[in-house]
Amino acid sequence: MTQPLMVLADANSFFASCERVFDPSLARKPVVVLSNNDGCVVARSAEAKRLGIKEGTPWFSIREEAQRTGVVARSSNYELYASLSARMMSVMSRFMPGQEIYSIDECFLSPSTDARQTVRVSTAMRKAVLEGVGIPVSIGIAPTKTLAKVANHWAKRHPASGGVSLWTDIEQQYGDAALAEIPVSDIWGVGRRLTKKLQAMGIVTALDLQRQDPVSIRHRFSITVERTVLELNGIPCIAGDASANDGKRKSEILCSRMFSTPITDMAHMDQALSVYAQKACRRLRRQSSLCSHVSAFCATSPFGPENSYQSFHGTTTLHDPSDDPLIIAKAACQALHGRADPHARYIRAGVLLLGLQDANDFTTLHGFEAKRDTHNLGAIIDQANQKFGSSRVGIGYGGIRGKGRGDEDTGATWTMRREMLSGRCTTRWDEMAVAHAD
DNA sequence: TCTGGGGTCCTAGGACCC
DNA sequence: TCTGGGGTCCTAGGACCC
Repeated sequence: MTQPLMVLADANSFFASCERVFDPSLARKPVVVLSNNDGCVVARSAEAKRLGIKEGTPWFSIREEAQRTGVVARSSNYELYASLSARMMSVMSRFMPGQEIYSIDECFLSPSTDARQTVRVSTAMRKAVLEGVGIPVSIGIAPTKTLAKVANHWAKRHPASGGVSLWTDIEQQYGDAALAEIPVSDIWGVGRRLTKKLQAMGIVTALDLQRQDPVSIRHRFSITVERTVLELNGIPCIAGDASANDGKRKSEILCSRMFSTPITDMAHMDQALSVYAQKACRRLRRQSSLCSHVSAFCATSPFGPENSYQSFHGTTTLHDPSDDPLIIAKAACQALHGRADPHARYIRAGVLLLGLQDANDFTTLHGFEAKRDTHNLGAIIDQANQKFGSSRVGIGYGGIRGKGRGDEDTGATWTMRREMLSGRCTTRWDEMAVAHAD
């Protein structure tokens, strides 16, 4: 019996590739996609990477230079990306069993075939996604998830691989040199902090990390890093995430945003918190959960003068678990009252729902039932927004819609900026792509 | 002038119980 | 007034991911 394999399929420059699907004029051009508020670069096409544009770069700091060199920028269009992601995942799920959707643009699959056959199926799968959805993906195949990640990066960096890499082939061909050329910071699970600590110990490459003693690594760091070491040695120990939340249900729900212009008084802060609470609450109901704690936080800019950064957070415990937008919005505002400095210049805030439990399983003594959304207010708001367009109806400021096209646009000055938004071609009739035949 | 958003897992430490 | 050890549960905070 051969060792079971993991397959990792990951789209190339996913957001930028999505922008190209319905706008062929972007082909071969450097394309960048910006975060909310058109803040910083979150995705780059290969051409943009070649120009040296780094992920996370603030857009304002490179805008002039970028425009001079022909870079095309787009605001992030999550509705389009989510729709293309669903198509891509659906196509791939037909090729191999055990799909585990890890993020919007990547999934793990658990093939039951041997290595050669898995390579063949992966190649066919890649072709089907490219032709059927228009998105290029790269595929890494290895005995563990961490090595599948490594193989996937390999496929992306080496065009000769045809977009599909098998770890054992790489190992046979290059031996230790393959891991020796990968900086430890590129390994899945090794972030900025950990990189620093590892480097201080002389662990600089993936090969250095692979050769560590797992037990002493656990003592010095944590069980998470120990798993990474084992996985680099071909021992699978990162399980699927299906167990805890039956695949779909979140264990906490966060809605937070940066403001396009700062908020400097608590009345506006309450508006924002109420809007975010309602968004979070909609997701809570969609997964039919109740929450028992509502947290809220707000913060000033971390880029201001030295020592000027301020952040505040608080939590309200609900008397009874609830999914009622009135109760939750009120609790969110209450969580910050008396805690936040009312005169600071806030640039972001958020609402976090905690203590989530299944609404259908919730039972208690008579007289102590959950404070459900008894007037069905949440459901009615959801329906109205579905029928007439989002942000048409809501509690307090959440129902006031401005002139902009964005769903987020409530007309308030603090809502986000998306000035370079492409069409939502796959989800809105009035924004469909138009083809011309000359 | 202008720097994202949504999530998970792990650990340490405190509260509480017997 | 003194006072042990072991367990569980919860929370806050850190670190990571894309």
